[in-house]
Amino acid sequence: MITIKEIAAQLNMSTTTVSNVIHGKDGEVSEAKRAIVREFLEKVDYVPNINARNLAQNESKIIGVALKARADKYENLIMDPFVAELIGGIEETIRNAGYFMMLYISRDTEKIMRYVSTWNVDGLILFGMIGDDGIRVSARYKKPIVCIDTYSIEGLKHFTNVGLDDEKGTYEMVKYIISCGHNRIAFMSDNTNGVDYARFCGYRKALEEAGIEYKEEDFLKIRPRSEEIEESLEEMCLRSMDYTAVMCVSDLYAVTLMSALSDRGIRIPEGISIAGFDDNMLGSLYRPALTTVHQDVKQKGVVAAQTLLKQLKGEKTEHQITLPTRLVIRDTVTTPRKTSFYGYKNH
Amino acid sequence: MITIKEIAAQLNMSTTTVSNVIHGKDGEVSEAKRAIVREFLEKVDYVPNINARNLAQNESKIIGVALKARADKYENLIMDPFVAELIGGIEETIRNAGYFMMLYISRDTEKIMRYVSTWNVDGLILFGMIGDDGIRVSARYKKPIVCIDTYSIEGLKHFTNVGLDDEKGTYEMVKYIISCGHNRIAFMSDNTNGVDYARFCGYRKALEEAGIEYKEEDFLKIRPRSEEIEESLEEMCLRSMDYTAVMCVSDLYAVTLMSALSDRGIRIPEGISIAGFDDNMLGSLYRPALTTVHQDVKQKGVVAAQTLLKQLKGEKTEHQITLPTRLVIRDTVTTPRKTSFYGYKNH
DNA sequence: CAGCATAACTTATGCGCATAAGTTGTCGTG
DNA sequence: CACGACAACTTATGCGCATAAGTTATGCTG
Repeated sequence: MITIKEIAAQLNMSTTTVSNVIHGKDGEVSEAKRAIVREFLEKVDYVPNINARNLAQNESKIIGVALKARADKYENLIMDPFVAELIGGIEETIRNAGYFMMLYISRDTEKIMRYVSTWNVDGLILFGMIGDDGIRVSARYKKPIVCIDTYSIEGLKHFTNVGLDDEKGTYEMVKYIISCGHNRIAFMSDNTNGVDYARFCGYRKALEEAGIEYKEEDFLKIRPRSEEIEESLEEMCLRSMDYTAVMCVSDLYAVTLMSALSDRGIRIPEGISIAGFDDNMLGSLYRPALTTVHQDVKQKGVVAAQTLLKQLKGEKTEHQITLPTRLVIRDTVTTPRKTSFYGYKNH
Repeated sequence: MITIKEIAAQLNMSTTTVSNVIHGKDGEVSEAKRAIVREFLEKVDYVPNINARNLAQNESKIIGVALKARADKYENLIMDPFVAELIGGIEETIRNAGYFMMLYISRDTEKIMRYVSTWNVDGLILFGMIGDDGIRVSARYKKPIVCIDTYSIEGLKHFTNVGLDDEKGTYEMVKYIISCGHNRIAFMSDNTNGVDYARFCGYRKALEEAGIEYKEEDFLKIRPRSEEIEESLEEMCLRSMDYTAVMCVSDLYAVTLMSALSDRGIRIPEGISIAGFDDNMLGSLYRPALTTVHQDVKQKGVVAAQTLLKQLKGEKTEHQITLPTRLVIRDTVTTPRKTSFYGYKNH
């Protein structure tokens, strides 16, 4: 790779002159020389060494994207399409702004921050990372951080967050389900934190508002680890028979449940109504097509990146950005079956 | 961020000594000093400045991952789960080896190579990038490159490729379909290049071997752009009625087709048999569960990264690594219906 | 025409690190 | 006990770049 020094030597001028041309400081260089240098740069296809440039300028043009792996899901159930879409949105935005994206996937916040310091990234986008440990991060790390889908109170004090009105999303969906005539509605998720909890709250709120009592057993907790998934699914199917509808925390779980129910001879929505959340292709391609709550994941990535970029320019940004949610009514929620429907195993 | 120089000053020793401790050159530093430095490093949480290190050593510890966006697909039909899984495998492997991953998604090979030169990455993993333009790349770029799923003859001369026996995959699947009693089998894809072409060849080969004539119209070419998709799908459904089975080039298309057929009242596999390729969750969660050709996408990423890592260590690697493929027989392929099945629109 | 601003350059310096090349002092050996 | 070997350091240099500070030559002002 040719260096400025080399170019300067060949052109018999100083490195500063070459550097000035590269940086478009036209006032500093005569028309004539500028043309010569430009042409030469073109000819040799000069590309700056970013390490040197960053070292000299103390910036990096890198935006770190750290994903605290939904690691368990990686390992078994699947690869979330969520991640691909999110990254796609972030990368595109970052790239168009002349930055680069360095991806780091881990469960260990410590490690992530170490990597961040090492690379001296200009800013950070975190997904799924801000628990209590994330706070320590902020103390050490002075540069802009934007979080995605964080509900940590502590974290929100320090960082910008791009999220969703998760609560409202399920609230509206469950309200819709109720309006269809259901009053025995379960909620299915694998945990009670962050996003899942917010969605759960929306579910609770809708029930309450309709005067439907919530009992603890109405929370269907799936265990997605591959060793247990079959057993867990069996239990989910069995327990969901006590309900006329299930509000699932994600499209993935909605479709997983539908598959399992279908395998046991339960028809949807005749046998039971199912609603999802996310609106990814899993639900849109399934038949019957999934009734779900839409969110624009790519947009989430884009907004997160844009927000960070603004902060890098020193602009003020809102502290919490909440993207809208929208009901997508398709075919998996209808009026409830008249009689309850035990004993599907004999089917 | 504290520097070596600063540490050396505070400890009243030379930077070389500190540097030696950092690099574990134990022979160069006395036991006593070593302990002092170690402790101090720990205390101040020293983290090296990678830009400086890279500049000094002329390496980067970065592996560039360039995806030539299946850009049109991004825009409409989907986000391929393929990408997420691939990246997951690559990132994990790279990270465990102490490297970092820089992601770059673009359609412009020129831009990608420019970025590569700029960052002076130690090696490159390319996905979907090696067309004719990719060759120019190799001329300029002297470091190891590993491609994924490349079929470019020119490209293969220069780079290692990690791929799949795509041809064998469809060959075996179509053979299986034929063994079920089908003899009117269509092939569905959106293009005739690379991977898709290889899969197509397998299909042709199986037909030929069974003495089934192939006509050009047996190639069902779907147009996945969002403006056309509905119209295209309508055509696909119509045309597929001339067949008793459709071999789809991917699970995505298989499931898309099944959805569309289902919407038109065609039952699967009773009305028509469908086979896919990839074995992702789209097909495994759909009901009826998709009969498909399995490939381990994450493993593909892992192997690509491992191969590159080996090359970085100077080890020789095979020039072409072909991962195995496996038939996954589920529920969408059975013996064909007895009569052909026109006029589904009246259904 | 002295004095000074300015255009158009060059030289010098430092970013943080790695490392080659020096400088001590100590010890063992013949 | 002289000398080389070696341990345990330090000093000096350079990676490629950006840039502050210096140097000319030229033109303009009063």
